[in-house]
Amino acid sequence: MDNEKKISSAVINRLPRYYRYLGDLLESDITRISSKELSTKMNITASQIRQDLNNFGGFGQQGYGYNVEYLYNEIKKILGLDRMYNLIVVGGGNIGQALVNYTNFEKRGFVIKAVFDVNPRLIGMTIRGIGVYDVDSMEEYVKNNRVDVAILTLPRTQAPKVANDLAKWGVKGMWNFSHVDLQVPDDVVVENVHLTDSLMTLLYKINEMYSEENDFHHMANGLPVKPLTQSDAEEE
Amino acid sequence: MDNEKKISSAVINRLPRYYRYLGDLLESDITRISSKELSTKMNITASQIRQDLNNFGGFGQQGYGYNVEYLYNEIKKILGLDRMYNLIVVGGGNIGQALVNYTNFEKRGFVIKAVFDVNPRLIGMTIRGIGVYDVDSMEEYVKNNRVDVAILTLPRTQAPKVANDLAKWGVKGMWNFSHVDLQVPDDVVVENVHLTDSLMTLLYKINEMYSEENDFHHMANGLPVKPLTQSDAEEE
DNA sequence: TAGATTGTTAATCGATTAACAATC
DNA sequence: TAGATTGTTAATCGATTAACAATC
Repeated sequence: MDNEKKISSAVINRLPRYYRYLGDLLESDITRISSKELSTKMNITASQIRQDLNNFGGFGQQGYGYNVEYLYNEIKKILGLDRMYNLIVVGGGNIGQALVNYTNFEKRGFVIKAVFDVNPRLIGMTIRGIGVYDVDSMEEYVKNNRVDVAILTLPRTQAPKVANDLAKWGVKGMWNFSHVDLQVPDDVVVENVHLTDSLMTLLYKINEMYSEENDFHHMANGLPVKPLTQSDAEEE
Repeated sequence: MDNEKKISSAVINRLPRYYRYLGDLLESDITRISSKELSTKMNITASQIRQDLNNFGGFGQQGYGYNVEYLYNEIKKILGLDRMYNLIVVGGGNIGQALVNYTNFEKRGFVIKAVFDVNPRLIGMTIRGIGVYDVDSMEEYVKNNRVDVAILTLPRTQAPKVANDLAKWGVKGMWNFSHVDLQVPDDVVVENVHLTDSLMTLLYKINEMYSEENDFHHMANGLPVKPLTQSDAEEE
């Protein structure tokens, strides 16, 4: 991966989806697949699949297609899923706890090692065997243990400072669930999961779809569908 | 919004972010802002901001810029945030519960009305006052109550069937946290939150960054950083 | 009025799709 | 071999950026 040309974000974002489909094919004991067949399954063009894969190498064979297991393993390597990663959770609230309890991460090699919080009622507890520690001890922990990714699930007011500290202490990846944009140095990678934003775009698309047409569809389940009125305030 | 040209997905995805920044400005009692200033804050071009906004109308004024409160409220309307929405959660596991407990949704007008699950130990419980019901009663519920969005937080094996049923019963929006792609009719909108995929792209970007350079950065926190070895299997 | 900044058209850039020679 | 399908170049499409006349 050393001195090759930069892969576009659009391509990278599709890799996990390829990986998932290939895993499913593997499960179904399918040994080969053409870009054409895969394109039908995935609802994208065969051309795009071939272009995407050829960013990383020629994994196929003319007249044959792709060997499912081989391609699966190659993408696994490209995504770096052939090793394990150490993660910490910063913010032991609802979402933080849910992620700790999500056992599939561990099966894939994403190991949550510790949770940090400010809440005295949480500190000292364990969640699925993983300790919750005072955020004051985080600096020492990060400096003495390998931490590949910090999962940020804390209030938006606190996230920027914490991200900044973590970056200073050497953490290179932030998976940011806090509803704020983080300013970090160039050598730190941030991936945002803005759930509220995601829900908003969903609502926009629903509204768009049903305002473009006559009100026919609104009656789909036989009920009147006057928009409910917004009652109270907001902030997050 | 009736017979206007289709707005691209790229634009729609940026709207919540504009909304967030304008909300922050409003909080700070800033009354006006130019596309130039906002572009600096948001780290995008002023041109893009003006292009984006002009998809929906001319909200600014030459020589002045944009009135923050006015623009904020216009985007609020565009996103449909001036009304309330009824949501149900299908799958009362970790993530489902975390979303129910996330009180900020309600403040914005996203009201979770019910949770459905198959687990007898959950059925009959309440989470933050919201009932957990047998999934067998979901058809009746959906047909007799307005449901704007179903939040799917169930195992990937069950999600496609449930999504199909919900669509049949008239639910027009699916917020899909299950790690699978859903096949639904044209008049149903799906927004995916594939957490595992998101984490994978983050890891890719970290690996890419640190394989492009010499190993200097790996020493950042003074520790050796041999990749850990992947131990066990995977599936999700 | 003069200066600032929009709304919008035109230019550029990048990503997707089509086409096809190479070849298994 | 003949048929199938890749890898890759070329064409198209769409999104972003630049430029500037309109105008507050």
